[in-house]
Amino acid sequence: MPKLPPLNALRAFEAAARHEGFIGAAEELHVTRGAVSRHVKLLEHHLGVPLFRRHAQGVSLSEAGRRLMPVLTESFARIAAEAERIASDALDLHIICPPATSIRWLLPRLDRFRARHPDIQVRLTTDFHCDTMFNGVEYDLGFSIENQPTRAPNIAVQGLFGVRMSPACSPAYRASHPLERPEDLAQADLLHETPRHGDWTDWLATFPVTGVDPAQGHDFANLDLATRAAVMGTGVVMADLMLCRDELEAGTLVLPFPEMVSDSPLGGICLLGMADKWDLPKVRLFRDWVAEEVAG
Amino acid sequence: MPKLPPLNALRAFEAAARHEGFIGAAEELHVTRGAVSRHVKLLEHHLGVPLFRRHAQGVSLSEAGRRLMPVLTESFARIAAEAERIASDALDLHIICPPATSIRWLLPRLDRFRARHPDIQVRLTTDFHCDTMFNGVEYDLGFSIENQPTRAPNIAVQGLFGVRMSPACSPAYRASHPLERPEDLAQADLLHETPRHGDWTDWLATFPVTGVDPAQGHDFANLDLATRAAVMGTGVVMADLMLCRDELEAGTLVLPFPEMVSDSPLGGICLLGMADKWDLPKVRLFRDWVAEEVAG
DNA sequence: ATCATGGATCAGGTAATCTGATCCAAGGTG
DNA sequence: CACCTTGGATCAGATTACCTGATCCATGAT
Repeated sequence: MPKLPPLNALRAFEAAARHEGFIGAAEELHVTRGAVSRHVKLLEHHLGVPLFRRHAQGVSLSEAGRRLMPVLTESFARIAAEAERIASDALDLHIICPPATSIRWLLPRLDRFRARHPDIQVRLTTDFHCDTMFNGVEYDLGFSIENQPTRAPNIAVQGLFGVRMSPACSPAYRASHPLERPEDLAQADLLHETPRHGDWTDWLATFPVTGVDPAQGHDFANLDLATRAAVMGTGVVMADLMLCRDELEAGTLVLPFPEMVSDSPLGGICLLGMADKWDLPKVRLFRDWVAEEVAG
Repeated sequence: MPKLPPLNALRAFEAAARHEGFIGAAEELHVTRGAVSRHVKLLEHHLGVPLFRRHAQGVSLSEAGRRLMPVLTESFARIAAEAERIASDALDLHIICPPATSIRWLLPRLDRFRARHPDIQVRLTTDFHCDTMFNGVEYDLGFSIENQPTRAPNIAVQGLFGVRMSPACSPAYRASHPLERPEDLAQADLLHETPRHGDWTDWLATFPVTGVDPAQGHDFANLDLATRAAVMGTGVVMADLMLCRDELEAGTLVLPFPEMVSDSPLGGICLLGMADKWDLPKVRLFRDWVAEEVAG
């Protein structure tokens, strides 16, 4: 097995060869010329050959130096490039988040994370992934719901907050439609976050109301659109109280039956991530930050 | 310009990755496991990613480690191989030497050099090169004669000993042939080191002897063969006193005219070498040794 | 339950490395 | 031709990085 010469001496020599002088190398390495001179001499002594011809002004590569330099330059460049890529990947945080959670919770807060960790590049993909399996290769972290049946092995989970649902509509809609009693929902326009109508079905399972057909009403592509339709007075949405906090505080959405709040049977919002990425610095920083945002 | 991570840490990581454990790496690098552990951690901190997954027993490469390792292994191997080649070339001493000087002077002494510098591999080529130009690329040093007209630029010269010539023959030849006076050489069988007959011509220029034809006699390929023919009683050789010292001391060769010794007009034996190899350690060691042998 | 394995960690000592001043040789300049 | 500039060599002393060796800890095997 061939023995490797002193690596720091090799680096000093490579820099000196590239700069065609010790002073340039010294500047690049942030050391004095004496240090470079010493490194080069050490390497020459190790190899038993002069690597430079010394002139009055500067140096020039010897035969041996001319053979050694390109190997070093290329090798160091490859190592540096790969290290660079790994290090930058370490600061590239890919997150996937469902639309409503993304628009209504994550995006308004994300600037605070970016301000705290300006070196971490957050790449947010706003899309569903709950019904499909979480792609732990492509994404470092994913927002999801806890009781997801299909879940790959080696997935770590961090719970964030529960999902509490209750019907909500605009004040104008309540004024123009009878919503005194839950049974009045039978005549209301139900707004669905998906064509599955699971939101209303689940809520009606907790609060059985006779005469209400969970299949009735309008379908939207996601909860955010359904909620915005509700704000516009289109009907009654099964609102996520956490995600609609702004509208509820501003009064653009109201709860006709504020006591009838159900916990989603799918469980709360959580973070998913592959186990072997779970403790990467960038992942841990994001998880800690999210936990802080949830708590604060 | 990408910055290079700490090189010693890279080496420690590479060894640990190859051995799939810190203990093996520690043995290879002749350090303790703590040192390896420290290096790996330093590198992980530098890159911002774990390179190993730590288990109860041993470690395994993480995604980032799996990407980094092959680059390092390959680069280090290439560097080590090139360094190895350069270092071994530094101990590979190619010498060319004319036959007589080789057989009669250098070879009997060369073992002393090899004993003193057992790491230096001496590659001796015994062949003429005086009439052609000395090949300073192929050979680190060449034995030659000083007054060589064709000589490449940047060739350094180190004089060794003068060449002193006088006719010599075996005692039997002298007993059976009249060699009382120089003029008796006209009837003797002259032995020539080359078909050029320069040896006898030069000597006759110093000591003009009437009646002697320098073209007469037998030709040999080199001075050694001509000398050995003289020992066998074939005739009279123009002997190099330094190269025939053994025969003269043993009495197998005698000088009929011991006062008639000429200095060769071609000058003495010398060492040639390209100027930029002249001070290579292996070259300097050989030159110093030769000078010592000449003096001692 | 106990031991063996393999890594993490820490304080302390040592050796490698760097600094900064000085010296030197050669080429450029007026 | 004296002078200055450039670029490397060298040295003593300071500093830093590195290694050691002991201890600790988690886990899997006996």
